[in-house]
Amino acid sequence: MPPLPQSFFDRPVAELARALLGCRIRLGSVILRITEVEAYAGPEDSASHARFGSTDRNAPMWGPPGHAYVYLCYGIHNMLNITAEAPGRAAAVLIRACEPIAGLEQIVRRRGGRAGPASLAGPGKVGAALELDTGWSGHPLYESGGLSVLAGERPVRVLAGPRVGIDFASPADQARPWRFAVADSPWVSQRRGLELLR
DNA sequence: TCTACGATCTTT
DNA sequence: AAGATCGTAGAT
Repeated sequence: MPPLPQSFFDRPVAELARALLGCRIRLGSVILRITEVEAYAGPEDSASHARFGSTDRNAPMWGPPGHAYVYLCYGIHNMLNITAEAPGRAAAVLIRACEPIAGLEQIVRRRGGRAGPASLAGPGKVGAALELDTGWSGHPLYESGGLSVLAGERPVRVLAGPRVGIDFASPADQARPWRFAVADSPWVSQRRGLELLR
């Protein structure tokens, strides 16, 4: 199955976030189904890494859509984002949780022998399952080979709610319902604050 | 250079 | 409830 075309990623970031639910991430023999995401916009979004403008770290957010933006969080966790919108407009979708489709043995090995929903619910765990590091930042996801994003089954029902871990942002941006998850999936990091999207 | 602090996870 | 752990951003 070929990766999704770059045009798939060229749309408003919250819209792309929802569209990514159900899609697949492939790296080598590991395939994951995306079950939970968060949208982060440009400088106008006080929760976004883009809030201080363009830097070496967040440069992929300003680049073309459909590229990886990987950064290290708390000195430990490699977080995977997918860039959205046209070049010049900073935006990215954080992948917060996935369901394993293939390569479960490798995932379990990387996570120290553990399996089950908890092993892929949480953005740091997604990075660990794929063995990502910041060297992947900027990588195009619409080309075969390496890290890529494939089409998948769209979820029937979607949950939405405020983003997690952004206490530093303005109240309005904290309230923005830009976190989305596949309803009825056990592969979600936190159900708290999520409500069914109409 | 120097300092403060994370879009987290695990353990207590 | 708190520690791990280190790159990045902003200040000096």
